[in-house]
Amino acid sequence: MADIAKAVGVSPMTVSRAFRRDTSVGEVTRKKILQIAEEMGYVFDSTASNLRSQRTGFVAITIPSLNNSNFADTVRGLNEVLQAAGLQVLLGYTNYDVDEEERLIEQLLRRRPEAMVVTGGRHTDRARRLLKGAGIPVVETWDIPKSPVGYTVGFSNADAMGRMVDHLQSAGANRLAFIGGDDKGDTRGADRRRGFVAAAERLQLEFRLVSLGSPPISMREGARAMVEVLDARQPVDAVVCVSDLAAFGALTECQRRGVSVPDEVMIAGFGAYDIAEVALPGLTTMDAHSMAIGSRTGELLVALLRDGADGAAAKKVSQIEPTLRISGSTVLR
Amino acid sequence: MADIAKAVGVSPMTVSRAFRRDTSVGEVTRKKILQIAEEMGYVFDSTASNLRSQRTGFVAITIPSLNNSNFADTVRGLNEVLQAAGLQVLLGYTNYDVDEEERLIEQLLRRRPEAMVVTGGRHTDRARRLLKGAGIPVVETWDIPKSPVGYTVGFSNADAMGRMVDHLQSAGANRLAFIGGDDKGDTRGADRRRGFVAAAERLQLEFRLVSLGSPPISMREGARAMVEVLDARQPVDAVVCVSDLAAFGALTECQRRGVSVPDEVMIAGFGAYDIAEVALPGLTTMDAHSMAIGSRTGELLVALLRDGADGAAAKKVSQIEPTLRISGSTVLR
DNA sequence: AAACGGAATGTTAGCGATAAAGATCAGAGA
DNA sequence: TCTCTGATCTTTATCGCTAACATTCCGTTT
Repeated sequence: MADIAKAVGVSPMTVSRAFRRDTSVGEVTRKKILQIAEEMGYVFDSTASNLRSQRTGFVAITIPSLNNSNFADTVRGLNEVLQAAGLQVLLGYTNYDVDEEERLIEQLLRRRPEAMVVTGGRHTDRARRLLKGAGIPVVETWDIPKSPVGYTVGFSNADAMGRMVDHLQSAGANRLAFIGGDDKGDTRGADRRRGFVAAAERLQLEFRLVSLGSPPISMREGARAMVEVLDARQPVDAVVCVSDLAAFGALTECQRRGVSVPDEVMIAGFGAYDIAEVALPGLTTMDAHSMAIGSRTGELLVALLRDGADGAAAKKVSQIEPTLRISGSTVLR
Repeated sequence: MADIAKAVGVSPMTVSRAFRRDTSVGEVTRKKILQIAEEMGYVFDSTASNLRSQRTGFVAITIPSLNNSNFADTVRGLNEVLQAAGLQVLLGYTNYDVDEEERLIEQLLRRRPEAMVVTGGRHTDRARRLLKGAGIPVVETWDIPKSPVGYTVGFSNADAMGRMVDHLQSAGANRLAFIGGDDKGDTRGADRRRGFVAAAERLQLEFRLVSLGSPPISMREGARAMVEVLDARQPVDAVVCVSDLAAFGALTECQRRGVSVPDEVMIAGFGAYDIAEVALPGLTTMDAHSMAIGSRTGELLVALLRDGADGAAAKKVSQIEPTLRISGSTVLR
């Protein structure tokens, strides 16, 4: 900047101002500065700016997996809003592990993000302490935690799954199976299972649970779990899967065996992945509005960072109700 | 740090050293410093460290879309390697647009990343200039550009598609169709189409091209394009799609109409998405080893950043040959 | 006992930007 | 003519850490 200042004949401060939007620099001066800077091949150095201004323009987010298109959609929604507001997303990837999440949160906070987004409402004690002590807005997504750290953008996985069970019962299913991963790290999967069990007991339905290993669960594992369900002595009317990927795997296994869906067994998924719509029959699923979770979070953060915590946007809990998408896989012809 | 130094009774420099691996601090002193720091709720400030040490630990990457699981896999592979080496990925999302890429590259370079990864080999002139002038390792992925900016980790999309056409011919297909997006921003898609045309002409096969709008192309668009193919007067023996998503959409359309795959028409995709394996029949596809592209890039960068450009790892072009995965959709029973 | 060497710690001076406050100046109004 | 005002630009002093060099300390060697 000093070199440019010398070349243009102004002070470094003016050059600094020319590179920002909000500050007062004469139009002519600004143009000249930017032009000479470009000629000199100068690239603005954010690291220094970050330090002095105590603003980084970072928003950190931890998600369980990039592999899962639901979370990828959330990141996409978030990124779109934040990128437009000039903020840069810092992505961390916990692999469905709260200890890894803690490590990641610490690493990310060192970068001095202006806000922090985490997936889910379960964290280690130290992670909670770090988040609370950071003095920045914290948003928990994909969940409605009982004692939130800061803001919340999400929905109750248990309730959503309960609504799915209601639907299946009214569609005529009385004997159910739930296919899900083990719930070591995946709180959302565990919550869905919990919601399933609660609803099945409430409606006095027969049910069983099948576990298919640690998340992220794939189509292949869904197919494998379906083998177990179909081979079991007691038949089931409907299978509820923790995600559409598993559900599609289960559907494939039925087709392979000539088991008709939905006539012999209904299948429901979760997450409204593309595949739910395109499968034959279409998969009944719960659309969690993954991308909306991201963009809503982004909008909340942009408002918070602009107006501070007392702005109109400072609603602590923002619920995004999932939409039940009924399709061929649970509707008798 | 000054506060901690005072509390422990050492100089700030010693505290600084205690927070880094490679430096010499007495074991006892280090433990005490870290413990007191934790008690005081201190979180290391990378922004200052970055400025002074001129090292950020950032590696920036631009990808067309997070929506596409192939690129998401590349990011995942890259992130896994880099995260283990203590580096943080900065993700930017170009939306298949080279102008947006240029803007993004400039923004990202301001953060002073230690290396830059871009997708594809086509960039605006200014983007090339920025990349070359940054003085950091640059890796172009998912392509083998004719005049690379720096390092390359990828494959020839045209050649890979050529091999697919070879396979289809030997499987008995003589009249082909190619389903792809328009090639405004998606160079990879355009290269695949080019490879398709070249191979079809080389083998003297009849062929036609169907375009289904701007990328990213989805299952739905693949289905729509298949309508066009099936409704056309001239029948085709095989349809090659620019990606498995489009291919699966095409397959679904066939099933909807009762057109048998592969007996009446063969379908091939690209990218080895999960769905290719799980579809019925399985989709023949080209596995580009998306994740390996990411992890190979990561390993290259870790080696470069550790040993400098003259290390053994400094191979300029790293080719990752795609694997043809033949499945039921192109094999007559 | 003096000289030496290596590990542990301390001192000084920035990294490259910007917040905050002050200076300059042209044009408006008295 | 003189004061005043707002836009434009300058000066000064950091932001929080660490490179580079200096120093201390203690066990070894001669």
